[in-house]
Amino acid sequence: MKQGPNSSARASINDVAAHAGVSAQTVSRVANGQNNVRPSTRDRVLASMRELGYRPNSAARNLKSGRFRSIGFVTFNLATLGNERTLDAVTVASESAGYTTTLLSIADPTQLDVAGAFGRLEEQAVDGIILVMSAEVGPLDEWTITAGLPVVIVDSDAELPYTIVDTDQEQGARLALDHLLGLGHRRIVHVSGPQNSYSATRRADAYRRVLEKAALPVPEVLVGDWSAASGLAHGRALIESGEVPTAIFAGNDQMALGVLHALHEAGLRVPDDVSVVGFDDSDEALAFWPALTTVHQNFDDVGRKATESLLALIDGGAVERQKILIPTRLVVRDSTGPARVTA
Amino acid sequence: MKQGPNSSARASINDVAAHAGVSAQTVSRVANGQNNVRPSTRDRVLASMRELGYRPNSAARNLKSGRFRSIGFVTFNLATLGNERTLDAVTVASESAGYTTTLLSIADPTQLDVAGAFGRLEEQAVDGIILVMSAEVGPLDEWTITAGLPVVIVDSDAELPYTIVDTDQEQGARLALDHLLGLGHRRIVHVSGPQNSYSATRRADAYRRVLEKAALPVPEVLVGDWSAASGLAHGRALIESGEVPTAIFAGNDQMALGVLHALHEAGLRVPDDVSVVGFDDSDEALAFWPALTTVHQNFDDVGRKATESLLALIDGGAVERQKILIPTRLVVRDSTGPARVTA
DNA sequence: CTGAAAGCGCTAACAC
DNA sequence: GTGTTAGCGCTTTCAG
Repeated sequence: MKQGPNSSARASINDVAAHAGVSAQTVSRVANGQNNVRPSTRDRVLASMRELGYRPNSAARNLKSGRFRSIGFVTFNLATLGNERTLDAVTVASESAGYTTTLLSIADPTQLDVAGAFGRLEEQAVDGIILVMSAEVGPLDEWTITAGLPVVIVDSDAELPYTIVDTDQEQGARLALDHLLGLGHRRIVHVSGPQNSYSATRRADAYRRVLEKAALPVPEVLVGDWSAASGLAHGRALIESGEVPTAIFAGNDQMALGVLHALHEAGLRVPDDVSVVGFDDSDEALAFWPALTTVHQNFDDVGRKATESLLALIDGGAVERQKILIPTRLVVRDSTGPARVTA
Repeated sequence: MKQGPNSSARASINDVAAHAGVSAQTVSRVANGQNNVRPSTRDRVLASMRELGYRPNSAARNLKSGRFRSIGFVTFNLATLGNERTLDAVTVASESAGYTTTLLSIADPTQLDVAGAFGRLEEQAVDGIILVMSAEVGPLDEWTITAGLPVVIVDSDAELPYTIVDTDQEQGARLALDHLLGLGHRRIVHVSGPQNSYSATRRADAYRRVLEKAALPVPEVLVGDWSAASGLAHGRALIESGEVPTAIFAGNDQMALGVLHALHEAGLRVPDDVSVVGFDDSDEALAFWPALTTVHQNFDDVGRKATESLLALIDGGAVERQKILIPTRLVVRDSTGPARVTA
């Protein structure tokens, strides 16, 4: 099994050609599985390739083809459940299309030059970009990304001139709120994700709209940062303020976990005293105490559709701008129940 | 701000040269910030570059330089807390060295040809590989990866002829167990991660060794799959069996969460009746109910050191095989307490 | 300070 | 079936 032992320099197609006594072109044909090579020649070439440990040089291939067979995944913050899961799905989808996934950051070391960062992005060895939007990116006008790289945007607001794929945040928030409303809750507080996240702000906006539509007072949104710690802090503050609502809608499951903890330590029962709903339906939600009612996001679909759209852009060029919204569904577990009748 | 509007074909260095009335070489010098260009010439070139929307072609650069400035991150399973966090750290570290991170999968569509997959890996446009080991990879002998790509292994057993970076699993498990032993626990059950994970099996091995050394009986290890659901299932089974220990050491925080849930629903109190320890110190652990005592893994360090080692291999060639073990620390919270004195 | 020539490794196009 | 030629876009010589 051992390959060319100490030959530190990698064998090129010419080395193989010389070794096998054929032309480079023939080696190329063998390497690409073309059939117009006499079997005996092919075998000889194959043997030489093996012996020299030949691997095609992808830089040369890329140069010839003008393609990298890689898509760029750009986000400001990988350490978020949604981004990680989306990345995972993107990787799987692109891989099955023969593409690798390259992780790119648009964050300048100096944080200054976001616009210029897009320029640098386009020098990367990728054929297109999936950009997970957040407020740090700033406004993306029609020209921001223009030098020819196809782009698909994830988690964005609707007005951008690009193909967009996103979880239907509005529909998700509605699902959670309608569930709570249906259980008779009238005072519902929202603990939201950070303001630089568009998913967070869109959920919060939907929250306000639903309550307004129901002619209910809209309590101030408590802005967290997606972390359980921030949910915990807001939960504690809420309890200390004495203004405990009958239901809390958390912007994600982790903050819901924090809220749950705060409720427990204050001796409040869930869902008897307070109902809690999360968002994401992370794998852990079913093991929270009590098991969390939450909005299930289909990250797989988001990643897959984003990849498919981008690949279509890359090789089709068929450039119909699309807006693809992936629906959510509500998973009802044990953290929600009928509103307690106020004494 | 708008760049060359509809020019669908990307401008090459020659286009710029022609446009500016200079040689391609001069454009190259300007593009690379060399100083031996007369300011007026430079300005003219810069203007042309801007006007044509010129971006250097990285394929050509790669071909010339023989470098891709990208490192490959290979794992069988991204959807694991440790792998995600390690990837995150790798991305940050490699980026600050001017490298991108390319996600690679060694999994063949058909699952058959793991060995051959390494060959394909070496055709990728990367300068080196960080391989997160797991049992699926199978035995890696000296020659499996040999065609010249530097490799650093994460999460591996000690015997491989490569540079290795890993959390010190043994030390971490010991920390958890010593804590429990110190609290007087004598019957400690371990819920482990899946057997195809080396981190899991190494923690389980350490568990057995510690108990043996303490001359304690070693209960059968309950093998989970890292998920909260598996922790929950094992917890319930344990309770149903009537053989509830005074302490449970879970292989990660998520399984600990499942165990906690099973305990609660059976009416057992934590830590009064049963103590629980996790592993990872995920961001959520502090919001579990009760807040989880757990072993803190420093994924940042793992990712950073792996990247640094790989980059050293890539440009130094200074090939001292190293084994870098990142220590853990125990974070004591509210899920552990003195062993209940048996009635 | 600037340009011309050559070549990185590969493949498309065209011979033979 | 197989070889030759040319060139992808860039940068490293070497000449001026």
